[in-house]
Amino acid sequence: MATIKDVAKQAGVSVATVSRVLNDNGYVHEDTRKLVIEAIQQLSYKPNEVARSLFKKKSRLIGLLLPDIRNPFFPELARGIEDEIQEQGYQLIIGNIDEKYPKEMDYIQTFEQNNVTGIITATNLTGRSHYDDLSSPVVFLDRTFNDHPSVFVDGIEGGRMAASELVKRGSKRITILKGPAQLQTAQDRFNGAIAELRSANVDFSVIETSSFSFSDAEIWAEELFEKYPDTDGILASNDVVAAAVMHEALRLGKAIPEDLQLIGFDDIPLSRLLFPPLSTIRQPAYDMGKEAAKLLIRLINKETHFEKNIQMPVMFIERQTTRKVEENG
Amino acid sequence: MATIKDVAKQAGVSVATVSRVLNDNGYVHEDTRKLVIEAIQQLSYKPNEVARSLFKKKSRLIGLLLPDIRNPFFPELARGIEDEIQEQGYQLIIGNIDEKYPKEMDYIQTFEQNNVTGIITATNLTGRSHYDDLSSPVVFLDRTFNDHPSVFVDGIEGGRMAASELVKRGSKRITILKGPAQLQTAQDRFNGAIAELRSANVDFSVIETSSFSFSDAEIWAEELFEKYPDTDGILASNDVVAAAVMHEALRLGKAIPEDLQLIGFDDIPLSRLLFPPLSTIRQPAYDMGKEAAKLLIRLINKETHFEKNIQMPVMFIERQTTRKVEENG
DNA sequence: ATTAAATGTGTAATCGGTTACATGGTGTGA
DNA sequence: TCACACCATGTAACCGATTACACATTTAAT
Repeated sequence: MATIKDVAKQAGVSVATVSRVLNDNGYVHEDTRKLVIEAIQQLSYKPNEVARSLFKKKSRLIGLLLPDIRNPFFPELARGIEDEIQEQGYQLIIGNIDEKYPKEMDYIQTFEQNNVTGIITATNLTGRSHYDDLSSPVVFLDRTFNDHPSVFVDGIEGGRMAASELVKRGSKRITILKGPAQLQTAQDRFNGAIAELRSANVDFSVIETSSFSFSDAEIWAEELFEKYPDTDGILASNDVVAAAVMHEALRLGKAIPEDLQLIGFDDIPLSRLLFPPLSTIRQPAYDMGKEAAKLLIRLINKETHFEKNIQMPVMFIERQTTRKVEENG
Repeated sequence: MATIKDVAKQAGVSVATVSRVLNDNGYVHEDTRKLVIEAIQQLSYKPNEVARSLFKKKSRLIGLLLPDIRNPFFPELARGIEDEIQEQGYQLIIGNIDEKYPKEMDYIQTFEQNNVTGIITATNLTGRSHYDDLSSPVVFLDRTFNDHPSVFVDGIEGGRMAASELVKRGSKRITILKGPAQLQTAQDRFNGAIAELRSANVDFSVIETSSFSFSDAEIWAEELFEKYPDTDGILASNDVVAAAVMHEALRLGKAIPEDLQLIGFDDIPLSRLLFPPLSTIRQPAYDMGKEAAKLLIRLINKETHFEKNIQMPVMFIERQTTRKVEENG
């Protein structure tokens, strides 16, 4: 790999001049600039980002922490972030926590040690505060944490909406899968849902779950139908769990949506492809990623006067695990 | 952030001694070591990986290139890699190509500029050779490229196996979804399948596809049933495509597996959760990731005498989109 | 014509580590 | 007692960039 010295020698100038050309900084004579650019091309020189980062104490890297890359919701977030930051010349490092939260600390440390310019995290457990004394800006995505910058949806409203749609379509004995207790977002959905059900005076039961993972979801699904075989409406904590529940329901011979209605949460790509296609509360994951990235870049650039807590809309996506509202309205 | 100098001052020694403690190198008196370790803890000092990497020309980062993180097969690979390399103290940087292959070059450059210690790639298009003059070792995963180190499955055998299972279970008019032409793996599956069908003297048609993405998959699915409405057996290029096909088939009221059998490829986590659960040819993604990581680490450590091209087994996973073999045997 | 401001370029310090080399003390065998 | 290996530690060069500062040369303003 050619270094800046090689380029300087080749162009017959000093390294400072090469650096000026590279960074479009200070004064460089047009003729000199041409010489340098030619030398750069001849040697196909690429600046060493490590050296650059050492001096500047900033890299072009942005760190992203995800709870579980196997849950399709999170890659979708990542894609939004990626598209946004690449336009600005940044690069994404993804750290997968795998729902093992001690890993979170390790990744944060690695990010810091590698001078990341900013961090976007979708992993913070409620009540933890190891993000407080970081030198780089942090954006919380799909999470909120004190008054830190964040991009999120209104989970309470989402839960309420799901419950309301289910009730509107005639479910009488609803079962809620309550997501992991440590996750504020999951609790918000849950609280929104039960508030709605109580005010509508509808009977409901609750199944507690402790993760969003594919492999665990099947267990909750089985438990659900053992405990509440006559449930006629289910609010799943997310689409992955909903897929597992639907699978189990069909296996047991239940008719969806006639005997049993089901609403998920997230609207991951596969939800459309399930059969019947899953009705769900959509979180605009890709756009949330984009917004988080924009927010982070503003923080990095030390801009002022912009909204630091961005709430994105949830939306009921009516597919075929819920009945038509006219039928029962 | 405390630096090595701060630690040295605190402990009353030189930076060289601190470095020796840090790296467990050279001679350090036991008493001195204790002093240094104490200073490190007091200042909660973490070495700056950037500075380290600049001097050593090696970081603790390993780069991973994926064609599309939204396809659940790839996160699964990533998880396998991650688990393996983290034990060795490495960190994963994921670059998502999003099936936009010029991005591949950009990421490779970023990886090089950041001194990654090694690269694992699942993205290489056939015939490209921009991996030849890299300074870091490269492992091809789910791909092969000349005689470069690689971890892959026998796609030809996989295609053959899928076709054979379908025929064995009585499909007579088979349609094959042929994956992207540039992807050797997809072509291998295709070639294996048609070889098997020809030798079994079974009639088949082909639908050409150009990506593995969720959003495109639905289009191929529609096209398939328009062109070949009476097909009774489908070989999908992967599980995502299979999910889309199944969805469309059920929408059209076809009975699966009675009227139509379907076999996917990959065995992604969701395949089990589809209804009916998808029969598929399993690629052991997690283990492939692990093997690729092990292979890369061997290359990094310049070990010798180990297998550089690792072929992993494919396996037919019989679920419920195929009939029982006894019924038709 | 005189001087200040603007332009162009190079030298060297710096970022935070690692390590080659120098130096000095201690232990051991001849 | 001498020589030499071993131990312990420090000084300084180095990795490859950026940039403060110095200096020289133009250009513009008075």
